[in-house]
Amino acid sequence: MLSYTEENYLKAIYHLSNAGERLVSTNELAETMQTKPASVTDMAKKLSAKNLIAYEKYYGVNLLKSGKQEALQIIRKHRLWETFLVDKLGFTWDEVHEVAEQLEHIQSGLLIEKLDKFLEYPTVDPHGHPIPDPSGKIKEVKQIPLAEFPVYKKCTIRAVKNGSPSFLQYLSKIGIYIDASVSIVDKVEFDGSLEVSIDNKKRVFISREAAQNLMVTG
Amino acid sequence: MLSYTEENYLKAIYHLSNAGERLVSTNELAETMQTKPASVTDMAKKLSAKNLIAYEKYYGVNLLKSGKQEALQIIRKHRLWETFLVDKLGFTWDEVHEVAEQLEHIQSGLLIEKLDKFLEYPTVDPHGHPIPDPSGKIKEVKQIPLAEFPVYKKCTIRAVKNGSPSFLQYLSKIGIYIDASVSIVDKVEFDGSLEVSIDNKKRVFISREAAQNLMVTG
DNA sequence: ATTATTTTTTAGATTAATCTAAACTTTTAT
DNA sequence: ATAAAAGTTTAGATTAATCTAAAAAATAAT
Ligand SMILES: [Mn+2]
Ligand SMILES: [Mn+2]
Ligand SMILES: [Mn+2]
Ligand SMILES: [Mn+2]
Repeated sequence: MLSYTEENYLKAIYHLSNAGERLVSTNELAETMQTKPASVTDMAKKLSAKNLIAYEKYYGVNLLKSGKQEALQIIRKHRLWETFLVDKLGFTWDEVHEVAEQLEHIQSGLLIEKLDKFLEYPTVDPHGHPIPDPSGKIKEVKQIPLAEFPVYKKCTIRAVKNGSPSFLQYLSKIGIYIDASVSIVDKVEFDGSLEVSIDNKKRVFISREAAQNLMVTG
Repeated sequence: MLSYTEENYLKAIYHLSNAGERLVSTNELAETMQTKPASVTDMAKKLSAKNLIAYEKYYGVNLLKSGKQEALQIIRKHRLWETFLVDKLGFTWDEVHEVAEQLEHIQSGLLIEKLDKFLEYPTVDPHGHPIPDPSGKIKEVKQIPLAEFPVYKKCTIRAVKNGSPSFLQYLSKIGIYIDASVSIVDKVEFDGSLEVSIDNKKRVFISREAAQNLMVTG
C-alpha cells in the first residue's frame, strides 16, 4: 500500500506530465510538492523501485502503467468528494479542494463505490473536471478556451482550467458558472479582453487571462 | 496541530480512562494501540509536554482538560461519519467503524459543521453511542445492560457496548437492532442465558455475555 | 522483610520523509 | 570549445514513530 506522500507524488506527476504525455523535472515536481529537489530525488528512487514511475537520473520522471492507474484512482476519489461537498453539503466550489486533498487518501473501495452511487454516478466535478470511472477511464470532451472561441457565437462554460479559490470566487461574483450559456459580444484588440453575455441576461468584462482559463464547448 | 498518531492516543486514553475517570496504564494503552510499552512511554512524554495529558512515571496517564476536549472532537467526528455512512450511503453498522477511523482525522471545521447539518444534528451514532455536540458536551442517558433488566418488563435496545463487527453481524442476524422493543421472557438460572422477545413478534435465545453488551432503557 | 514477578522506562537502532550543503551533470552562453 | 549557469544528485543530519534488549521501579509472594 502507498503512503499518503507517495500518493501525492503520483498525483502531482500525473498532472504535471499531462496524464503521462511528457517527462517531469525534479524542480517542477519540487515546486508543486512544496518541497526541495533533494527530497524529490529520494522519492523518485522509491517510486521507481516500486515500478510506479520511470526515473532517469538527471532527466526526469514519468508514470508507468501502474503509477498512472494509482494516480487516476486518487483523482477519482478527489473529484467524487468535491462533488459530494458541493452537491450534498452545500460547499461552494472555491471551498472544496483543500478538504478533498485530505479525503482523497481515505482507503476504502466500498466507500467510493457507495459514494459514487449516492451521487448518482457523476461524470464531472464542481469545476467541470472529468471523474475517472472505476477502472480509471476518463471521458475526454473537446473543449477550448473561451478566449479562442469565435465572437457572437453561443457556447457553454464547461470547466475552469485554473481552479484557484480566488479565481473561482471572482467567477461567482461576476455570475459565471459551469453550464452557463455565454457569448462574446466584444473583443478588445488592444489587450484581448472580452465583453461576455451570460445567459442573454447580463454582460461582464473579463481579461484575456480569465478567458483563457474558461473552457467551453460550442 | 496534532498528528494522526497523537489523536489516536488521546482517543484511546479517553475510552480506557472512562472519559477521564481513572488512570490508564502503559500496558493497557500499548494493548489497545497495538504497539509496545516502550512506544507508549515515548508518546506519554510527548503528549505530556504538550499539556494534553498528565503523566506520572510508573503510574500511568490521564487526560488534562485540553486533551479531553481534543478527544471529544475526534469522537464527535468519528460518530458523525459513522452516522453518515449508515444513514446516507447505506453501509451496515458492522462496516463503518474501520472507515470512520480514517475519516475522523480529516481536518476541517466547516466540513463537520455541514455534515452535522446534513445529517440533521443526530444525537447518537449507528451503535447507539452519543455524539458530542460542537462544544464537546455529551448527553448522557441512563442505560443498563439487558442482562440486568427485570424479566417480563418491556425495554428498548439503545446501544451496544461491544461494537465488534462479529457481534454486530450476529445481532443483525437474530433480529436485534437499535430501538427494538424487547422483553426477557425466560432467564436460565444455570448460565444466565436469556430468551428474548423482539417487537412481540420473534423470540431468540442469547447468552449472558451478549445480554451484557446490549444496553437498554425501560 | 527479602525475594521473585510484573510493569515500566531507558538506551540505542530503524524507517519514512524531510532538510542543507557540497558535488556532479546538463544546458546555455560566450 | 570552453566557461558559466542552471539543474540534479549525493552525503550526512533531523524529526516522528516505532522497535528490541537491558535496566529500573513497583507490586506480589514467600
Ligand atoms: Mn480539487
Ligand atoms: Mn476539482
Ligand atoms: Mn466506531
Ligand atoms: Mn460507533
